Amino acid sequence: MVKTKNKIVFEKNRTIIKNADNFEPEKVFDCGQCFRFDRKADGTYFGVAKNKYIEISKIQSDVILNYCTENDYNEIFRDYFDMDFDYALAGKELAFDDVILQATEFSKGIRILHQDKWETLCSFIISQNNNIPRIKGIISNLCKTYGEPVFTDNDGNMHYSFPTAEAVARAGEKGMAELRTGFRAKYIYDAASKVASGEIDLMLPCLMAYDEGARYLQNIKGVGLKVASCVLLFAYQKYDAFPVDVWVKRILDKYYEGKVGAEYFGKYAGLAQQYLFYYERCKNNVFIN
DNA sequence: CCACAGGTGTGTC
DNA sequence: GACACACCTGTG
Repeated sequence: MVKTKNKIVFEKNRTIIKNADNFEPEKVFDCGQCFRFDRKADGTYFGVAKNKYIEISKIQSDVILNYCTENDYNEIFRDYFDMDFDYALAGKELAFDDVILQATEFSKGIRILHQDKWETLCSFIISQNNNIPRIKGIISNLCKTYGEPVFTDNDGNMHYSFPTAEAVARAGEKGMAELRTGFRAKYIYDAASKVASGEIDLMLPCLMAYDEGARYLQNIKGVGLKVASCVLLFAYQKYDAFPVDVWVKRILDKYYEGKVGAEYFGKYAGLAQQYLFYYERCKNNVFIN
C-alpha cells in the first residue's frame, strides 16, 4: 500500500494533519467501530485511546489533534488513526458495483482505527444484542470503576483508561454483573481470565490469516464470528474481515441477493462493510452519538 | 406490557 | 449443519 503523505505540523501540545481529505472525525467516530469517544457541541470528539486523552476536530481541511505532542503522534496516534493507509486508493479498488460505489463516496473520511486488542475484544463482547447508548454507558462505567485515571479536562472531569484484562479478571463475573452487563458478565469474565492467564494470547492472531484468527478468538465464550470479525478488523487491521451484523445482513439481502460479503468484496471487505453500515444507518436516520 | 438492540450458546431435527 | 429460542437490561 502506498503511504499517504499529508503534511503534519507539530505544535507544543497539538498536532495538525494538513489537507486531511480522507479523515472526517464525525464519520470515524460515528461509524460504530469505537465506543470510547463523545462529541462536544462544537463537533470536537474527545476520549481516551491507548491510555492517552485526546481531542479531535476538523477545521476546514485540517484535522486538529489536541493534547497530542509530536512524540504522541509518532508513538501512538499515527498508528491509531491508520495514517499510513491510502484510503483513496483502497476505495478505488472497491468499485465493484453502484451500491458500494455510492456508499464509498458517501462515507469518504471513515478510517479504520487501530484500537487496543483487549479493549476491542471486551467492547464487542459487550456490544452483542445490545444498543449503542447502553454499550457506551457500560464501557464508560467499566473504565471509571476498574480503569486508571489518566486526565482531568478543563471542566474538571476525569477520564479513565480501559481496564486491563487482569483488572477485569480480579473484578470477577460479579463485578461485571454489577455494571449491568446482564448475561454478558460471564463472557467478559471468561475473556478476561483467559487473556490474563495467557490461555489466550492476543498477539497470536497478528500472524494468522483472518479466518484462522477468527477461529482462535472464538475459543472465548460469548465470542462468535461477528465479534471475532470486529476485533480482527478494528484491532488487528485485517481489512478482509467482514463483520455481518443485522444491518449488513439487511444490506446483503437487499442489494446483493444474499452474497457472502467477505468473498464478494475481497481484501478490503472490511472497508466495504464500514461504508455500507454507515451509509445504510444514515439513510435510516440512526444516529450514534 | 411488549418489542427491540452491531449475537451467541444450546437444544432440536 | 440448519434452524428456533432464550438471554440481562434499558428505552420507547
